[in-house]
Amino acid sequence: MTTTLPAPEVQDAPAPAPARAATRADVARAAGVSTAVVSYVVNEGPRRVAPHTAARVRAAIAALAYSPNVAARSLRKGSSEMVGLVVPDIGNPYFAELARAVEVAASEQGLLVALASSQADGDVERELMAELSSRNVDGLLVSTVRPPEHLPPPPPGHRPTVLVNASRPYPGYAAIGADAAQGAYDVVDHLLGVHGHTSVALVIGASTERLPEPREEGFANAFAAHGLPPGPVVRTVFSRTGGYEALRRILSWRHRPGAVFLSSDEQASGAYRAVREAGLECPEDIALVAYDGTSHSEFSWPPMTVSRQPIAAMARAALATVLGSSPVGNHQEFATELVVRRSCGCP
Amino acid sequence: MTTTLPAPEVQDAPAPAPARAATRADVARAAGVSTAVVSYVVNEGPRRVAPHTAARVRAAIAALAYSPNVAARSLRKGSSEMVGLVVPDIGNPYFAELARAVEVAASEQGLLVALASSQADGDVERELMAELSSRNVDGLLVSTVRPPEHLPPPPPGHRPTVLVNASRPYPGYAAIGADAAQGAYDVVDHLLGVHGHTSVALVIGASTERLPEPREEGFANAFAAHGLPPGPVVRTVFSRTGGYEALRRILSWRHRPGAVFLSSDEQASGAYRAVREAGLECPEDIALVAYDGTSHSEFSWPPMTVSRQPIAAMARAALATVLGSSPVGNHQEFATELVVRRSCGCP
DNA sequence: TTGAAAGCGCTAACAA
DNA sequence: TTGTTAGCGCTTTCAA
Repeated sequence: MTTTLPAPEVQDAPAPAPARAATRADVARAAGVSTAVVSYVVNEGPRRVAPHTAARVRAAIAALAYSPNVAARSLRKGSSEMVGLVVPDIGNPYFAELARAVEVAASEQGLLVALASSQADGDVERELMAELSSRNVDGLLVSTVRPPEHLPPPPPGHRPTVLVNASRPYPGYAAIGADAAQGAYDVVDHLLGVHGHTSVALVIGASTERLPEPREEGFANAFAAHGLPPGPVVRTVFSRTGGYEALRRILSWRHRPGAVFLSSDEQASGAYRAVREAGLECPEDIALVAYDGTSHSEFSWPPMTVSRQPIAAMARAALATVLGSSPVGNHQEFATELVVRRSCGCP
Repeated sequence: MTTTLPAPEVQDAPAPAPARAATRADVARAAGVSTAVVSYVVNEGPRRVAPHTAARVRAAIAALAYSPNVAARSLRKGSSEMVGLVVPDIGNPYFAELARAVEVAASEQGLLVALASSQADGDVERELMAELSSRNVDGLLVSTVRPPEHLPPPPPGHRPTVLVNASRPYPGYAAIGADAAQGAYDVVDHLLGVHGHTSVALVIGASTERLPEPREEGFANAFAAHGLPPGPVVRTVFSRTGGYEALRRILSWRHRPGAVFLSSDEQASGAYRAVREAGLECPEDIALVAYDGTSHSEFSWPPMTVSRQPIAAMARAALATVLGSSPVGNHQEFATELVVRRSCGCP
């Protein structure tokens, strides 16, 4: 301990810092006004305050370093001024970028973001949603790991919820996502059409669902459009390691595909490493393209050709949707953008 | 308004769904007890309740789907069961990993994490700290962008705060960080001692401080230990682009250094790209090493030699410190680990 | 233009 | 073991 405690009973000593924060009553007293006036000044309404009075109040606020107690305001107004965000893993660059976008959009509205990771576990996700809801978040954004058939409709009393990163509709929920089928189609079509590949593998997560994943669908559609049989599909986890293992597998095949479509930036990161480790060059020996297109993909070598999700726009829309309590059961789909860089073979 | 108000005086009509959430008073009425008893049951204390009474209360809670109002509890108790985390940018892989570690540690204690990004702006950071504090977070973890001389002591009433990612003491604050000077020393010493480099450049952020940055200090010390004059220092922003620009600059020098020490993984990511783009190979043409060592560094090619921060351990310690209201003004320093991979020239 | 005061829902000290 | 009640700090209606 290098600091010394102030002597407790000495009244005339320079005032020791008060143990508690200044309240609106302290400010009112210091400014010689009522607490209502302080409120009017702080909130710039709902009543007008004479400029001179307002100045006095502001001076008192500054002098006391007063800052309103959000918990009290939240109780009084019945809103927590907070949105909840549930993602599978904040360490994944896609979700990190999503979190940043949500945070930026939220802070523009004076809202805080409560962040929770489901660890890609549906049960954890459910608990987290209930927990956040009971905290009266003004809105709940969830990137669910559960397929529609495993996501029960929101229980009564749940806060307004919107599913983000949802590439298809979820009955009973508002959902927002990129058009992943089209995104997958675009980037695979580029490989097939522009570069003349005939064999492209897909690396994607394990299928836990009845319906085909949209990226898988777009992948297959691109082949169909070119009159080709669909390429092989490798299922693995959505992680760097997953992408790494998948490529190791693919590179060991007798007939190695000319290109691979990675269904996420994170998998692509692992894939690059496996290719390099095998002493191969991208795109000369094998072309790599991906879905997501976070800033990560721009800094791999060679820079990665991707279908990019409009993360910022989707985050903004998600927030607007959940705060405006839009009709449930609809699905807002955002177009992806084909970003051609070098990993596909383009110069 | 689609709901109809209950007819006020009709006692026997089937109760229409209440327009508002049930409160503790509703539960008390339904169970025929006082609100205090409901509190005791909900919180399992601080007074004992007769089993039979408790059962009645629990039945009423279930029947009314009552869930406590967190804002009210938070106001009353001065605690929100939430910790605040302020980082410069959640999109940076280091902070994403830190956020994940904090979130994991917090959820083990039943705490939620409120996340806020300062955008590397000291004023925003200050506001965010005040905002989070006024929400009665139980603890505040801040990765400050301000040097000690620009970080005023916590104002009265501020919640317990600990600075994370702090590589030196901050007067008036508890601070936790890795021993960056030693980490920098280790990795530069490896370059100098094992690989026989004589010229190593440092890429680091702009210096806004009086004291030398610890990484810069460690960098210089390593040269001194080898009887060498310190290498050149390039100051840029802490971002991928910063690292990219810095390497472009370095590669244009007449006497190109044999190796570069990047002071963060993020800068290293940009650096790799600049090296590749120049048609150079790492480590043959120029060796690259970095500080931070997030999982990112493992998946670059070649895999990056780094001094790795023990992020999970530091996050856990930060939470323990802030919740235990440890003495201020101390500095917990964690050792980094030299992780030798390939970018330094090791096989 | 300003002030007084009634709660928002909850906890816990105090009383019974 | 249970009930009564005084606030926590704030917003806002109502009165002056």
